[in-house]
Amino acid sequence: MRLVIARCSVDYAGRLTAHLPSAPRLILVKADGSVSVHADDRAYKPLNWMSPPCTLKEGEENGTAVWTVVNKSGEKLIITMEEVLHDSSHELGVDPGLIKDGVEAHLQELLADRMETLGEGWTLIRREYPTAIGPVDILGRDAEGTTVAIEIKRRGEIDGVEQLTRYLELLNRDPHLAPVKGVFAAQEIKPQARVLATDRGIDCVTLDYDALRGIEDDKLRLF
Amino acid sequence: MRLVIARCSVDYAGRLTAHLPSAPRLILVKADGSVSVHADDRAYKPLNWMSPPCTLKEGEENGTAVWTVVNKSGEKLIITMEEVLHDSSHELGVDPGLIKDGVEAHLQELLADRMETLGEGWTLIRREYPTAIGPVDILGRDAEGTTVAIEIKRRGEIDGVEQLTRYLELLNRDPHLAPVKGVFAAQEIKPQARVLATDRGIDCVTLDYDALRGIEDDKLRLF
DNA sequence: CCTTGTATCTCGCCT
DNA sequence: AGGCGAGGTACAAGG
Repeated sequence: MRLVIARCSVDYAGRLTAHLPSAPRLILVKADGSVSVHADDRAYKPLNWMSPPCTLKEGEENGTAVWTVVNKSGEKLIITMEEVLHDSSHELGVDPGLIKDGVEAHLQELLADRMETLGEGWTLIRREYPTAIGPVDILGRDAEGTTVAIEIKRRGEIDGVEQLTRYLELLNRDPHLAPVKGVFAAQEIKPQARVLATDRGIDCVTLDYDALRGIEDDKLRLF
Repeated sequence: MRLVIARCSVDYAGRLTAHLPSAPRLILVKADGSVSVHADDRAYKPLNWMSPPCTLKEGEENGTAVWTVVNKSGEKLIITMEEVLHDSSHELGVDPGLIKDGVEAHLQELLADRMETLGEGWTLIRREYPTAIGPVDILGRDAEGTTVAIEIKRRGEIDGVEQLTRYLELLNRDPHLAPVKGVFAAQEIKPQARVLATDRGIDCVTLDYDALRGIEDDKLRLF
């Protein structure tokens, strides 16, 4: 990783056109060849950047360093450095990576494994059931054998209800599946989402992540 | 801006729980108090971060530095530094900021100015036409005098079609406007969005930004 | 202070 | 490679 602090101006031409007037900034060159330009605020977002794969060419024009970063699709980032205030390189190696817990994918796994938390006798047909407009999180059956489409969110908002509604409309056109009822499952469901879901005959279920995981742990302990 | 290269492990507890095993990384502390942790790849996204406003407390435990970053809502980022390899600070000042070109707002201006690109005899009623559920990008009339609601996106996806559908439903309740037809205009329209729009009787138009801008330039040249 | 909508969104997964 | 959904989305603008 190379850290450069320099007074620079930056031009980007690619998905849009953007320009940064001259000012002191941090320029970050990473081992994968990516380049980003940071101001002294905002933790997350660089002012400008080029994602890998891309190539960096360090040139010079009238005594000022000019870096040109180009990627596959022809996007271009040009950094003109009027004054370099710091320049250091550091060997970091490959990062072991982030371990996450509590995201939607995990909720889906847990719930698919414990369909009975939704109701006695409920069973799984499959996760990520494919449709023309995208995969349904979980397709299952209730105790009476009625098909159920389940949409899972960490936070249940109106968009999620709209999404499930579209799936239900489509699934109910399939005579092999119809009638299909809907369940909107989330760790937290916003009141507006609950109202809309209820209005459309969709059941709302609040998921207890810790409880689901606890059940899972209990299961593992049996083996 | 403070740059620290250190072998560290990181724990985040907030909207989710995440852990980073010990490895050498860049820790960036910015003037606004924000903190981010970067690995030696990916230009854009830090491995972990805390957005401002937040407070950094530099502590120590058994001779190793432990930084605790907390924000308003109680989210916590804990950085344990086993070995500090570099530590430098730099005064950057306030950044003049990025100047952009070619985003949705610009497309809207251009299209409003050149309604005839949608069809001969099409005219503008107004941009950002206000409704109870938000402003319609462009309200206009076609050659027959039929009211048209136009939703503009840079990239046209399903959400945009849903949005336009809601507007159309509302606008069609107004007897002064009804019937109102819909046009979904974007530089690029995703197939699924196109299918949904077509199914709902909404026309899709692909916008050529450069052509629109070119026309605009031609217009300017006339004055 | 909230909500709403955009983003060079990034990222991962799956077709 | 392209499409699609999720994200600790982040972030700015507007009510």
